[in-house]
Amino acid sequence: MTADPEKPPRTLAREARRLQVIEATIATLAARGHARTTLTEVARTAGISHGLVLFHFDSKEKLLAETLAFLAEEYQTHWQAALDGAGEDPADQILALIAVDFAPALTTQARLGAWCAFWGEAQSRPDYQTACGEKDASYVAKMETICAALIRQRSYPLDPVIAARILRVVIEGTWLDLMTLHTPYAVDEARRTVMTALALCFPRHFAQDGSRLRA
Amino acid sequence: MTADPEKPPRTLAREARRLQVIEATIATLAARGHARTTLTEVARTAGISHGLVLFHFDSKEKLLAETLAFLAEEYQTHWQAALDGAGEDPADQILALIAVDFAPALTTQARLGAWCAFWGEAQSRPDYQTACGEKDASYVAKMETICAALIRQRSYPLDPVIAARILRVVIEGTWLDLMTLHTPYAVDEARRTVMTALALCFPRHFAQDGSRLRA
DNA sequence: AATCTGATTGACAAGTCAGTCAATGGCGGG
DNA sequence: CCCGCCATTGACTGACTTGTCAATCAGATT
Repeated sequence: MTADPEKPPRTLAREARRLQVIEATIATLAARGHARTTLTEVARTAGISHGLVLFHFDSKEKLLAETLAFLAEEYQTHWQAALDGAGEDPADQILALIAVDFAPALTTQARLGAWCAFWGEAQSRPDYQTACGEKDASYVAKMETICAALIRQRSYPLDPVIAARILRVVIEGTWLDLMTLHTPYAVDEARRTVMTALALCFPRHFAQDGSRLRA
Repeated sequence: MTADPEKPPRTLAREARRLQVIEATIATLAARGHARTTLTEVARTAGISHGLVLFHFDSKEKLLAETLAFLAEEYQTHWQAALDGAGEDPADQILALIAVDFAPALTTQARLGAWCAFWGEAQSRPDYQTACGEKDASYVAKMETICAALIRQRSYPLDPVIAARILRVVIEGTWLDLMTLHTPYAVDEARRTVMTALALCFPRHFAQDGSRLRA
């Protein structure tokens, strides 16, 4: 009789509590922005005292750093898993990557909001840049590899680095639109935008609706 | 003998001082991020007391709001001027718009950094969204009009709204890359990326290096 | 049951920051 | 030359925030 399904126990295992605080931090960042995120607010969201937050994370700095690392790792885990399930065909691989970017589980309002908050601060904080920079680099590298394979397959007159960059910024850009635009469009519009960009880059592989074309 | 070219007078005309404070705010936002921007820091950057900042702007909120409005208006003024000088040809017009986005005067490290800081907070602050949202809307509308004209000219199978969005997010995305990337690429790389996107959207108008193609 | 360990709380200290205000200073108009 | 007005300063306040710490509490072990 260890688990009580209704009420969580007052004391929680170390890792469980840390995870809960990180989730609360993500929610707070999204709701109030980086500038107005306070330990007290995070604690209130998690339903605990603010002393406990510091007990588990030592300082606000470290809490934010760990939250960013958590987000970066979560994202990397997901896209690598998607890639593993996509097989060898680069066309399948890139569709899998894009699918991850619009998977509702990862693309929550809260998670995108937290990303935004970190982005805004990253330019003035080298620690943030290095934190997510390394994981980001492997994503970019993979994207470039896939684009290079597609280009080789059907001889597009295109630089794989540039193509990969275009696709990435279109994905990121539509995310940002969804977060910051005065009157945002639907998620499906965002996906359609990315698919169109994909078709423009690789017209012999994809139609603008994202469907595959045979050789 | 009103103007002393060497030392600015201790007291400054209302508008001149306000402008100076706004510039200092932009610099501070870029250097320290939104979360760590304080009135004292802004005042120090401007070389005045922090009481004077509040004398001119009433509150920190208003200072930031006016700074954002200033940036939005400055940007709008520039792209509209560029458009006025570009003539009737939509191909010229879109090249002019892109040229503005990479004009060194506007695309300062400080200005991009300040934009970043505001972006990061915008998602959790409706006031920021409306502030730049309206000006942004006219930019988007103009972009869509131009894209529609290009599409009509040479019958591309493309949605003008989508095309305009792709071009905009590629521009914004390369900006963000320059600001936040761990190891950023050169501004020229950014321009090349945008030009490639342009050529992919309108291949009968533009080559990938940005040069014009004749009908 | 007694004890031990580690999670948890809440009161507190120290520092910071936005905003206030009375006093000062310089500039232009009379 | 004097006066009034507005810009300017810098000390001050009150609120808030981060971080500390001693006391408490729950659960596991013996």
